[in-house]
Amino acid sequence: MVITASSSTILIGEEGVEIHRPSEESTPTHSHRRRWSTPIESGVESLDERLTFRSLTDHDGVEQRGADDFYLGGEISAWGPFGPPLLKESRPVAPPQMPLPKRTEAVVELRRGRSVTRKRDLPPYLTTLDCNGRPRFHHRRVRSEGRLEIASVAVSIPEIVSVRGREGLRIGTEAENFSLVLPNKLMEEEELGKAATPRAKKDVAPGRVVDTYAAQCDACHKWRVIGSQEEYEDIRSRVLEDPFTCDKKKQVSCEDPADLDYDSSRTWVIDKPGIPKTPKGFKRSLVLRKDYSKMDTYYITPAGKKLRSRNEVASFIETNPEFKDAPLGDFAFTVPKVMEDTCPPDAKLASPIPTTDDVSEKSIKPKPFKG
DNA sequence: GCCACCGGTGGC
DNA sequence: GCCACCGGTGGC
Repeated sequence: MVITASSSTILIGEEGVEIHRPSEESTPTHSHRRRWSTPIESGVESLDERLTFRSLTDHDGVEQRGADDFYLGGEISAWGPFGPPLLKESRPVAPPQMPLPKRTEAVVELRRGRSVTRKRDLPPYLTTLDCNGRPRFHHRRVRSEGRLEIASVAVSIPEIVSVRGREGLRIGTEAENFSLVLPNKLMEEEELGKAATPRAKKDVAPGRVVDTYAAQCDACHKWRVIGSQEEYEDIRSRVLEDPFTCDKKKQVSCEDPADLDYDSSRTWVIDKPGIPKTPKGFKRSLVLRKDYSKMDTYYITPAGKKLRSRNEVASFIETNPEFKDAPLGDFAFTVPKVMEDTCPPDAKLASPIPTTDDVSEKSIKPKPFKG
């Protein structure tokens, strides 16, 4: 589970080759096991050597990053919630204030003066989604001096916890068809421009709350990001009788690339199907323990009080009769299963099973005894 | 003093 | 063995 891995980058080079630059100093955890998904999932060949990176500004010139800052993982677009401008402009928007990285400059220079003509249609629109379901980068359908341009989006990597239904079934099987993701505290704060606000004592540590909700399509098994916890809970509560499919998302079909892949770039937790929707006025909160051993479920009352068990809920309702309409049965403290194979290698699980990667990538040191 | 977090356990 | 539940406590 990663909170932020702000310095990891992916750069699309001259030949459309993906260059990974894993951070040395990234915050906890997945760094060496993170498997980045390529931002160009199917169109890389068709983009071929005309693919060039450009660094672009957002509309307000607020956030600017060089091409080297481009990386995936799902936070907010440098263009704000609606992504970069597309198709409307004949040339990239304002030049970047930050100097382009040397490598990119060289690429741009190389292209200049080369006359390239090609009648072929522009490649299909490329994008991947952040955990809000918004595009993380865009392929601009702009040809400039023979180049097609990719608008890069710098994002940080919030912790993403996914939840799916159908307990006990494995990814890729017919019935294992649903997982979910939500924006985490950190992201919400940044979106609201309050990142500098110190976290209130009561707040759960960012990065250990559910960040992204996703559901797996019953037909094609691709994972679809679900935009809100409420929507997720709605799907989850009915998934047994009404399986989730891609077409339940607006303007999405099984033909579209998956929003998310099940891999260790995020910590996944698997929810049980059929858990009732959270009663109105309450919020259901899942918190991952630091050692990744399990999650804890809380219901948060409208006044912000945390309820830790059904008994606490019962006594709360008893002393607050205005909530007597909330059925006790709709409070479920069932916790999702933490998928160990998606936990960071250094997570202190009760019985860690080192993977081959772990062994090959770092030497094994004897564990110091505690206390 | 409060509360986020964790550990332990009883019941299934 | 799992998990719902809750007591304890360390840090703020």
